[in-house]
Amino acid sequence: MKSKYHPIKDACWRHGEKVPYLALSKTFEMIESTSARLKMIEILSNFLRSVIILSPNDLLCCVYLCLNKLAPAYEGLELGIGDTILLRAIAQTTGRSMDQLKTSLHEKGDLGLVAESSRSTQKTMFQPAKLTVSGVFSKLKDIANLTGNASQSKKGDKIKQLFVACRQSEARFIIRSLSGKLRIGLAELSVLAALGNAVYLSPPCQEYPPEIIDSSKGLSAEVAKKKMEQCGLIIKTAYCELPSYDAIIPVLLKEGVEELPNKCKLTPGIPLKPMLAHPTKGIVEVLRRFENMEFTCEYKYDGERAQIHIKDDGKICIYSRNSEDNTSKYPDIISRMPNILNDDVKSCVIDSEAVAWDAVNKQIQPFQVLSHRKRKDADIKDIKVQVCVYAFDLLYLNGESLVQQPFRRRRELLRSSFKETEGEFVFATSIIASNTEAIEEFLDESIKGNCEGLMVKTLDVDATYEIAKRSHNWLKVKKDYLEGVGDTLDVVVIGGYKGTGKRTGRYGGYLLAIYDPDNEEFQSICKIGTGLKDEDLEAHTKFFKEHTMEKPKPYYRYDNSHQPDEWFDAVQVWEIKAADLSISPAHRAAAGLVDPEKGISLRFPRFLRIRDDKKPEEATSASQV
DNA sequence: GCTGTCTGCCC
DNA sequence: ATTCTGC
DNA sequence: GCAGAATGGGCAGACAGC
Repeated sequence: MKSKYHPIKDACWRHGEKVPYLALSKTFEMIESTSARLKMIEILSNFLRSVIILSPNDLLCCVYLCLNKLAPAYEGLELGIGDTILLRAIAQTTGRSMDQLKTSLHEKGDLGLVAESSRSTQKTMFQPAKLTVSGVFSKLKDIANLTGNASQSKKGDKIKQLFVACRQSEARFIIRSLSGKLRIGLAELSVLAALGNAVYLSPPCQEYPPEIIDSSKGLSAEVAKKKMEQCGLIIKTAYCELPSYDAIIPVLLKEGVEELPNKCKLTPGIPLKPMLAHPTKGIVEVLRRFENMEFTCEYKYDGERAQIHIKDDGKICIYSRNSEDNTSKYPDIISRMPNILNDDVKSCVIDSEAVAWDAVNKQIQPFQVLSHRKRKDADIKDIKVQVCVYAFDLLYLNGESLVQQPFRRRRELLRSSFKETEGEFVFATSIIASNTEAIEEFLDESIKGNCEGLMVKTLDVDATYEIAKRSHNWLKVKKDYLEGVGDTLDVVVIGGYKGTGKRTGRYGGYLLAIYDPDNEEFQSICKIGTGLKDEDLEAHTKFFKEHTMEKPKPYYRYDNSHQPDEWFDAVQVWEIKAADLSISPAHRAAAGLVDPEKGISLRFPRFLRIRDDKKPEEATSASQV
C-alpha cells in the first residue's frame, strides 16, 4: 500500500469514463483481506475519492454497491433472490450439477467463491462488454423490479447475463451482492466514515482537473484525522435523520458537505434511524453505567417498533425498526391518531411499540399473536389482531426536531401533546428510581404485565436521540440476561449444519432435541448457532466428526425442513438458555402434549456449556418442557 | 385454487 | 433477536 | 465499546407447479 494515494494517477480508469466494476471488485478484495477497520475505511475512501474526481455521476451506485442496498428501505424494493435461485443460475451457466455446487458450497462456505471458481461454460456469440458499476447496479435493480408470472426464471436469466460477463473476482462479489452478504468486513457505518474521509480529502464540486486533490496536504496526521471525522459525523447525522443516499449523495456532490445539515435533516414522512439498547447482565451493571446520572426505567413491551409520523398536511405514516414502510399494515392505528392528538399538534414523530392487545380481557398478548397480522394493505374491517400503541418518545413536534433535546424534555412534550386511550394509545409505564430493590420490583412487575423486562434511559446527561453519535444509548434488562435466571434446558445434539463465512470448515449450527421417556424418542426442539466461542466451535466439530451417522436413528423426531447436513449419535448433552417457549409448526418437542399437531420450540436459544455429567436420557423431558 | 418452497422481515 | 471477536 | 458477522424461531406474501 502506498503511503499517499493519488486519486487520478492511481485509478485504473480515466476522467469521464464509467467506473469499471473491476475497480470496485478489486477494492472489495483489498478490504476483504484487511482486518483493521481504519485501514479498510482508508482503502474505500481512496476508491471513493477517485470516483468523486473522475466519475462523480457514479458515486451513488458505488455507494449502494458497497452497502449492498438497492434503495432506501422504506421504498420496499427487494431482490427476491435467495441461495436456491442463485445456485440454480450458477448450475445452468456452468454446467455443474446442483449436487456438485452444494458440495462446493460446503467446502468454500461462500456462494461467491463457488461462482468465482466455477468458470462459465456457457458459449456466448460475442465477448460480453466489460462490466461497469452503474451497469451492474441497474441490472440488480432490474432484477428487483421483476414480479409476477415467470419472474423467477426471468431473474435467473438476468443473473446469468451478469455472471457470464464477469472477469476475475467480479463473480465473487456480484454473487455475494445477490445473496445479500458482501462479507468484506465493512458495512454501513464504515462506508459513511469512508465517505467522510473522501469528501474531506477530495472535495466535490470542483472543475476538472481539480485544484484540491488532498486537503490533508501540509496538515499533521492528527488534524487531518479530526477533520475527516467531522465530515464523517455530518454525513452520519444526515443519514440517521434522513436515511436516503438518493437524497444525500446529490447534495454532497453539488453543494458540498457543509450544506448537508441544511438539506438533509429529520422530516416527518421519512423514517429516522431508531435508538437501540444495549443488553445488560443485571441491575448492578445498570447502576455502574449510569453512575451519577438520573435515569428512568420503562417497561420493555414485546411487540413491534412503530415510528408514527404525522406530516404537516395531516398524512400519517408508520415505519418499522428497520425503516420499512408499515403504513398499510396499521390502518387501525392511523384512524385512531386524530383522537389522540391534542389540538395544538400539527406535525410529529412518535417512537412507540405496537403490541397485540386482547380487548376482551384488556391485556397484552404475546408477540406470536402480533405476528399473525396482515403485513400490507390491511383493511381496517378485517383486522383480527388488535394492537395497542405504547408510546415512549417524541422526536419531532410542530416543525421542530427534538433529537437534540434531553429525554426528560422529550417525554414531557410527549405526555403533554397526546391523550391516552386504554387499549389504543398509552404511554409506556415508567418509574424514576435509583435503588436496586425498587428497580428489581419494577422488573418483576413488568414480567407479570406480559412485558420482556425494562428499558433504562438517562434523563438529562447523554440523553439526546442522536443516533449518529451513539446508536445504543439505552440499556435493556431482561430476566434471561441475568446469570442463573431464565429458562435453561439440557438438550441432546443430534445433527450439525456446515458453517458458512467465518465458520467455514466447521459446524456452524446444530440440531438439538429433548428426550421423551414415554415414547423413548429424541424430539427436535430447536437449532442453535449462537453463544459458541471459536474454541467451542472447534471442539464441537472435532468431537462430533467422530459421532456421525449415515442416517438418523428411527427414534429421532424432526421435520424435514430441519434436516441437518450430518446426523450424530445422541451422545452429548448441552445446557442452553432461551427467553421463551413458542408453539412450533416444525419442531417436535412435546408434540401432542400442548397441541395435537404442533410441538414446542424456543425463542432466542443460545449455547451455555457442555453437560458432561448428564447422559442423553437425562436431558430435559417432554413433560418438563 | 390448492400446496409447497422460497424470501424478507419481525423479533 | 443473541453472542462473539478484532481493533 | 464499536462494528461486523456468525447464528436462532416464525410469520405473511409471492410464486411455481399441479
